[in-house]
Amino acid sequence: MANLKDVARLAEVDPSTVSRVLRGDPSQAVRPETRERIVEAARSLRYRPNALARGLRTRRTDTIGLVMPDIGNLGFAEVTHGIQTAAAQAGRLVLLIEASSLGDDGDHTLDTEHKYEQLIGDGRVDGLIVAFATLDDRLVAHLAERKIPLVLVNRRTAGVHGSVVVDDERGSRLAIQHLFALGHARIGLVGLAAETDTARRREQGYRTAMNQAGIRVEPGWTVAGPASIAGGHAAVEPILGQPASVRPTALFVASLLGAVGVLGRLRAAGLRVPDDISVIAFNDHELAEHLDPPLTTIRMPNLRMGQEAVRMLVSALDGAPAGDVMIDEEPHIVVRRSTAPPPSAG
Amino acid sequence: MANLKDVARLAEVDPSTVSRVLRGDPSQAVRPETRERIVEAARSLRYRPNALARGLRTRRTDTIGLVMPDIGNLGFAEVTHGIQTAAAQAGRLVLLIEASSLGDDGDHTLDTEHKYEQLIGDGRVDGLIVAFATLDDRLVAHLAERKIPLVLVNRRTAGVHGSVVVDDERGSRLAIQHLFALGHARIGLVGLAAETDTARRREQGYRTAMNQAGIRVEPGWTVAGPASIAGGHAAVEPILGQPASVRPTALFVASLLGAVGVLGRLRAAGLRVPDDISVIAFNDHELAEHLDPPLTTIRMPNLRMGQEAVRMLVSALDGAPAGDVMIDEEPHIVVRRSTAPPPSAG
DNA sequence: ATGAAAGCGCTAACAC
DNA sequence: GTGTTAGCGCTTTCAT
Repeated sequence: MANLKDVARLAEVDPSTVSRVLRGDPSQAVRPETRERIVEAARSLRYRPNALARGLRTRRTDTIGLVMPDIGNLGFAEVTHGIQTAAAQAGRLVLLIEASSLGDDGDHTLDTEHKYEQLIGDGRVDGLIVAFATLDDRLVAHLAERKIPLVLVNRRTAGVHGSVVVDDERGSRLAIQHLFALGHARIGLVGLAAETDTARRREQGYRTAMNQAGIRVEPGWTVAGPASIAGGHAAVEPILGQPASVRPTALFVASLLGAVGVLGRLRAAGLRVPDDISVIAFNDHELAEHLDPPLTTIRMPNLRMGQEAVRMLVSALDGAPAGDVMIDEEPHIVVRRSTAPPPSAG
Repeated sequence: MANLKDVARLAEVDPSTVSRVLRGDPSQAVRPETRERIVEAARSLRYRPNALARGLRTRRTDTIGLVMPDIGNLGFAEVTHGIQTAAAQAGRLVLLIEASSLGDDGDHTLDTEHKYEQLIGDGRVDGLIVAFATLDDRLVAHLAERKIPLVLVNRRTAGVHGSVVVDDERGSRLAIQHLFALGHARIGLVGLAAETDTARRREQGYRTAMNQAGIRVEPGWTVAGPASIAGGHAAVEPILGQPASVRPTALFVASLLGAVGVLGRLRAAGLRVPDDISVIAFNDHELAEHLDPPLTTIRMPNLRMGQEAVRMLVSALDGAPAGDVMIDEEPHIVVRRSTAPPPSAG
């Protein structure tokens, strides 16, 4: 691999001149003829600046750390893709950090907080994008205190600035309003079990919509579980125990994967969706079309959320003050076949 | 951030001694007392070696580049997860390179091959794991020529050593044998459109099983399409045109996502699965359970494939000759509800 | 308009 | 058993 010195020798100039030319350094002018000789030499040697040496010198790696609980989770695909493309566009590379892999590396002398500090302390990344409710609030706060450039995606944490969320509350209201329009009044919520701001905002949207319609939310109507198939499966259980006359006629599930589990559990209980009970999910995916039955969903601007996270982190690295952004692109309902008028209305 | 010099000063020793102690350098013995002073100093300063400086010096980054067409694709989740966990265990970080992001970064002066060389030429990664049929064969061969440490996942390429695959042929045979056991004889194949070794091996398993059963594969029985919902949807089209008396009574789809598309298209055509036609897919996922109908699949050891890829790359970096491995863990059939005896047998 | 020189933080060969 | 030294490849003052 050719280095700067090789190029300089071939072009018969000083390495520093090569550096200036190749970086397009604006401060110093360079004779066109010299420039051309340098560019040609670099090309013929297939020269590529060594990222490590450059990073060591400039203290920038042009690399973003992406912390996620689980790549491969349906719900994250779109956001990840947005982050990836925006990072590429901004000339940044993405270092993948599956959060779970931090937990069990056998190094018990270091606590979890310390591990995240390592990531950035090693100097491999310029900043972190922390997606979804991976870290608990105290940990996030800790990172923020240490001035680690940080953008939270799909969540907020008290006292930490630099976050991107979608309008969860609005998305939830949209779901409930769809159910109202179909004639439902006893609407249940399968919420997110996590103690996060996002979980609260989705629940809040549900409660606001119900209140505005003058409907009192009965305690038995709301349950919660992890955003996974198994989570939805288990969470909906208490609702099945209730007599059909008081039990919700429709369920709003705060996660797509959770809704898949809910659908499965309802089917196992012999309930037909949507004839006996309607189901609508927060977040959309192409596969929702192919579930049994095809699932009505709320489509959120998740791609934009991912892109915006990168934009924010990059500008934070350039010294801009970190903001808290809500992507205000309108959520859309995708009506499929899991929602219908309540049985009593038939 | 404390550096080596800071630690040395505090421990009142030379930086090189600190380096030796902290790396656990076996060549040189160190007095226990000194060692303790150093370790204590490092701990109290929260010292972390700078990865860039170390990498510049040692010419190793302990980072693996993961090249994929599309994170977030269901079919890749398990493999990605295997790679991620194995990498973490081996003390390696993973740099994510979505293959598509290389295509459109506006830098048209460089051809695609050149871009991959850059990745490694920059010195950011020690080697590459290239997963799925992203790059065409010439490009892969080109990378291999340049001696870039490389492991191919889920594909092979003539002349390139260093690959991990599962036993696609065996998996395919298992699928066909399941259909035989149900009484099917006219079995169709919805293959992979890609010109890859993997596509051929899956088809080969199908043909071998058919031959062994003494069944001649009619030309109209085999179609192919991309491994996506839309791909499966479109690919199955020609089969729908055939009269029920000659058309396959069962379809083996060589990808999970493709099978979802096939299921959708069959339903749209008014065909009931499995009553009118059976469908079985290569590769499994939790969600297959929740499709309409629940999809019978062949479960391959994809997690192992991902882990093995890391193991191979790491040992290749240590100078071991690159091998071509087939994970020989037995594939399993997951019988759900998309397969049943053929209509004529009823 | 270009060159000289120092140094980012670390490791490794060698000296004592 | 520990210190000295050189240098990985680059950027960035400061000279000229």
